Amino acid sequence: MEGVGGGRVYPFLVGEVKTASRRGLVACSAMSDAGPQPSTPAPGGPSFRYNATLAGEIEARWQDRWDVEGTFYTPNPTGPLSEGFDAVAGAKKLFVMDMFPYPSGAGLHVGHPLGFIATDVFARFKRMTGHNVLHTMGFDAYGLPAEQHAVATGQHPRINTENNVATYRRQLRRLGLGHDPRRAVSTTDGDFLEFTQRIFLRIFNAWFDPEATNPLGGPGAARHIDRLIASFAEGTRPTPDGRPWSSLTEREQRTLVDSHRLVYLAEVPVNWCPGLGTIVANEEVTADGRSDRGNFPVFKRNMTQWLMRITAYAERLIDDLDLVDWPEPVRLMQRNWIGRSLGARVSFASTAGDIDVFTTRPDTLFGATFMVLAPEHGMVSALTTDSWPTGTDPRWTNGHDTPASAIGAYQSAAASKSDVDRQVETKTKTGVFTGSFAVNPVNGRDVPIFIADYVLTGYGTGAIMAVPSGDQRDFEFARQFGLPIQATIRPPDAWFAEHQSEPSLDCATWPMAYVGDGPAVNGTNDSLSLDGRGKAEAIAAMNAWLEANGRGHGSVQTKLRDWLFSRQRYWGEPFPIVHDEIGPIALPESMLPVDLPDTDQFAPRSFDPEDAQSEPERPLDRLVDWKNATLDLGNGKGMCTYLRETNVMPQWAGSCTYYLRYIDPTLVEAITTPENERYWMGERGVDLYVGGVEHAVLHLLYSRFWHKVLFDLGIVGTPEPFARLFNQGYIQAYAYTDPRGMYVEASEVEERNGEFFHHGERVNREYGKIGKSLKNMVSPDEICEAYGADTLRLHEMSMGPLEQSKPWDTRAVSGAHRLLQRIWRVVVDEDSGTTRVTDSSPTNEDLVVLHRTIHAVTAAMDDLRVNTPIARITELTNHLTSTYPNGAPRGLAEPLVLLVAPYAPHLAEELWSRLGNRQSLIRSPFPVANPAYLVADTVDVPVQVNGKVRSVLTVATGLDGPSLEALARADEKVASHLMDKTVRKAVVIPGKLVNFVVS
RNA sequence: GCGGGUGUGGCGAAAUUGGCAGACGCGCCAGGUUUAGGUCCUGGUGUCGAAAGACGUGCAGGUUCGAUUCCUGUCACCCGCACCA
Repeated sequence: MEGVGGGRVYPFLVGEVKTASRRGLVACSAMSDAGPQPSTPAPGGPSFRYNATLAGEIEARWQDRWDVEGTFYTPNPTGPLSEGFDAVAGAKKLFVMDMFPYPSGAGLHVGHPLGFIATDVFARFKRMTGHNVLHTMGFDAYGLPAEQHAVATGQHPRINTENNVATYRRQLRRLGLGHDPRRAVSTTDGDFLEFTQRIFLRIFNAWFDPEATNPLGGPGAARHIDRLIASFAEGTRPTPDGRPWSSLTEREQRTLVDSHRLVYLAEVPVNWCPGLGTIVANEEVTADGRSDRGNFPVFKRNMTQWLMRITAYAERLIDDLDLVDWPEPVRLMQRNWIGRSLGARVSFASTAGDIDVFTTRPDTLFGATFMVLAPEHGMVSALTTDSWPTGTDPRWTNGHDTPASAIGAYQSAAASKSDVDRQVETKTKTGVFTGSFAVNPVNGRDVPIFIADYVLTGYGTGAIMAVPSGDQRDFEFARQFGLPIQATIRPPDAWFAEHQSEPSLDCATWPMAYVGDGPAVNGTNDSLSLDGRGKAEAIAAMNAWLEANGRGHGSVQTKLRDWLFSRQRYWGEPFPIVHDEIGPIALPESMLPVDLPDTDQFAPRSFDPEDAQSEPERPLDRLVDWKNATLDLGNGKGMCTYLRETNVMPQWAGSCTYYLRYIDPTLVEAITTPENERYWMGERGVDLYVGGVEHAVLHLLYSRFWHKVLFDLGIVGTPEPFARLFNQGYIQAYAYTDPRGMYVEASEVEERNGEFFHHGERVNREYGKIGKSLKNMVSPDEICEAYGADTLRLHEMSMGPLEQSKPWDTRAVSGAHRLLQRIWRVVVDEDSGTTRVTDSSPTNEDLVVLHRTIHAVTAAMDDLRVNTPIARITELTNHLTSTYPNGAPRGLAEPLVLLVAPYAPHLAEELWSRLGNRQSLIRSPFPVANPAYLVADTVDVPVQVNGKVRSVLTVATGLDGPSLEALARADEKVASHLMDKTVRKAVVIPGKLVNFVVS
């Protein structure tokens, strides 16, 4: 596709470059500097034409009025925001949300508001159809860019953030979005911080009890940690070593309890970058294992981090996807991310103890001829022998004299490799022998134990049983290292034929591993025989055997890992946690919020870039007075000295439950007011959540997880936070690179004969996201300046289906502007400025057009098909302006104004007021289509001969088939095509079509 | 490699879901208004063809009276994940 070639391109126009001295040149490079030209009329033009100046004046006036009158204040059932609720108590509630933005320093570009405008159009339509609509906008204002800006400039991130938020608020207000400003929260607000920390504490003070029944009736639920402690104290739950709870030391008790919490400390593999002093994400690590920023080495190593036990909810996070109305691709992505697979755990005995593996194919255990551990696996050092066993294959040693040296070298090589590098698919597998063997439990054979980086520490147990005949990676590894390959399944002859080889059970002749189904072979020991059985049956039999012999059991494995929740940064929510000499202690909620302490040193401490063993020092570590806190935690110990937790929360924390904050933005000392929460969340949660698909997994999974914990704890009443999700597409734009590959300012590029030039230099055109980095930024401000916010809104909605990505083209905006000009002229005489609607009655034809438009607009709204209604409104407008060039009947003008109101609210308010209405039209009833006008008297029926349209008949609606066929045969054009031919079949669908099949 | 998505005029797109392909808009062309350019208004505009007509929804097949729509294969592009056992 991408057939945008050869054409004209935003933001330049094709054609010769005219002199810049003339005014209003659009087709010239002058617009590059000035942006789109305002549609200001030349002196002498109509004084009351709808143009940028008039639109700007109207928009500012109505925005002020909406603010003053609190037009978009949405009442709660109870509490401080409940004024006016009685008036809407009978209405249906509707909670419409956008994914709130991170306020970046660059401000909004025209792509950002696409979803915001769509939800606003939807919300306004719903208000006009009698709903009590909650719609507002918040800011996800903690985050790395603000911190990096602070590091670079020395300016506190709060200042930078507040400036950015102010810019966003101004830009969003200019768009006329109908948000309740009282609810427009920022995650960095003191109250919001307290809210986030309070939820954290509830999660911290909870554990997942697999025995409990959750509110949906299923197994497993979060419970307050006190109930765990009580069950230990009562003896209903045994301690790990069986001693009574009361005889455990405080340290033992706390360690035991902490190990059950939903938030816990653990050693996890991370990308440690000493040069930056922080842990970096995979995507921040370059292919050669260095940091994106600064180009420092990055080391993979284990480090103690805070984790959230999201894996406890894996089953429910998959199952409850059935409860939500979400795009299927997103649900699929979540299922794949969680990655539930059925299989078995199997224990292999070794000199260092049992090695547990997870396998999805326990039926192939007889073919497990070696084992592979991830290089980081905890048992590697215990398995590494002092010397190579006699007769060790030289390929297994990597040329080292001792296993220790070979293993050490391999481990450090793997650690210095980035994940990206490690995951590059290569033909040659690498690995090294540990010197140890394990026992295959099912046949008693000794199998050598290797380490190799194709086994990942993060999935399963970090160790695998290798079945080279049934797994391609194991197969390649076995070939590489000369390991035995034994068939466990007889592949069908067709498989051999497909790979040009002879059927055989001797795997030496196999071209590759066989991963399909088939009868088991070589699968017999003293107490088990799988031979001849199919996959499912063999798995069941093997799982039963493992269980009976204490060597394993059937098991479910997920790819999902627990959520790494700590960041070694400054600009984030501090943990409401302190530490004593034993471990972490939660602060009581009465001590919230724990404010972020002030400092002017925002960067974490950096280290010698090569010092892999250095430990991170966080910005908050430096604030010694803050870190050392003497507090009375109310636990009976009185004033004690503690160390505050100095990690901060990840940016996701603030976005997990912000919808609850929208509901009760002023609430303190509680998470929700139950009556408000039940009202707005209803049975199924937020009614509509609109945002980009880039959040399909992480944000939406974390948010669902927190919500489910709160659900189990009785704080919220719905199992899922978001009933309906809609992914809007991206608006993209062209970008240009010079011969060195550097981006050049897109607004300075000219097109000549299909080629592109920047200051005379030939440049290359690319297509991508709008933004500073591609130097193709277009801000909504400049479009508002040139045309007005209503035009921008209308244009963005008309660009195409909301869910589709599409390119920005500033020139195309004028179409929306012209439509608004025509709508304006329907009501207002642009010379005199007077209202010019008439009291004459609309004709029947007028009403047919009107009511079809109403029907089309109404029918499209619920599905957020926001683009096609504009085409129908355009048709109605064009009908009115051509039929009534001097003013349309009021009975047509008024509904037209109401129809366009969700899209162009300022213009609609202005016209509505000029039509004599005192009240804002925000809650005026949306026009309702009269079915009588939707059915026409006559209908056009195409007549085909052999599937080709030869004529179109206009016939009475409801004309029966035989009459229709007779009319069609009688039609001159049709008859000429039927001449000399035999009609073999006539397909007649009354009201639709006639098709004659002839030969 | 796996998973998901998208391919329709010069461009953004529409097609009531199997029934007139290209609504509506941008751009372009012509005309009008205007001192002039722009704005604004009117008309035209899928391709080939003088016309009749033929062709046309990435490509190749199939099902059907009839396919942008359903099926099979294939190509291109985009997004996500990736040695996941």
